Amino acid sequence: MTNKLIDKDEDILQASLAMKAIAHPLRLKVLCVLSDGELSVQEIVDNVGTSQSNISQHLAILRDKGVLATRKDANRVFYRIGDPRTVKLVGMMRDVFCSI
Amino acid sequence: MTNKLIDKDEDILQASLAMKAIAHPLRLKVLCVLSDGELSVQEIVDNVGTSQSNISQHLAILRDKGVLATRKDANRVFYRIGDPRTVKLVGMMRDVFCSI
DNA sequence: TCAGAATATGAGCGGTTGCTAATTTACTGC
DNA sequence: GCAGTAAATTAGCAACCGCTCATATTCTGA
Repeated sequence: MTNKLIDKDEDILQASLAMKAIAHPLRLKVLCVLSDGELSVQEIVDNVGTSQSNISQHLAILRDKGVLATRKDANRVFYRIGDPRTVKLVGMMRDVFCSI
Repeated sequence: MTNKLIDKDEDILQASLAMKAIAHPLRLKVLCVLSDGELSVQEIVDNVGTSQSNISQHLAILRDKGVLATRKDANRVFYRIGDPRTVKLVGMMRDVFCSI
């Protein structure tokens, strides 16, 4: 009568892939600055603090994995957190790992 | 009056490092099989299903990061989850990402 | 249609990760 | 001590990551 936290290998893989996507300082910071609401790429660059190219590549990773969703307005692209589970998870990360 | 999920860069780095440690299918599975209680290396190998060497290396990663603790008995080494926050986090992963 | 702004993409590279295979260390019982 | 078991370590290598720099794409306003 084992009672493992996660039983199915498939679920374990799914969970580890999801964690991997956000287990990077810049990507996690992107999620944090987006927790207020959507921002344009340039605003994310300003908030997070690295090159536009670098941010764009990290955004692509998060977008391709379904973590972020986008909206286009004129010649800007706005990103937002697209998966409510991610918001929940980052919140839990804060509760578990952050001082306050 | 921004209200980011995590504010301090230091906390973001800390959280991303913690996630990175467990964001690997084999390491996450190790944590899952250890959620019942401690197991010897050989028992972990049998449960997780890869080579002894491979498991040993993953155990070293988790041990060095303080996720796992060890106890020696005769010529065996028993591993257990050493950080209660990790149990909590894996439980949350299950709630967020697993079907049941 | 043209200059310019915003974003995305691609090449290239140094560093890291994850595995296997072989060896080494540590401990046991006889 | 010696044979045997359990675990850790090492080397080596293919694959992947994360960054920078340069370029391409997409859209805008005049």
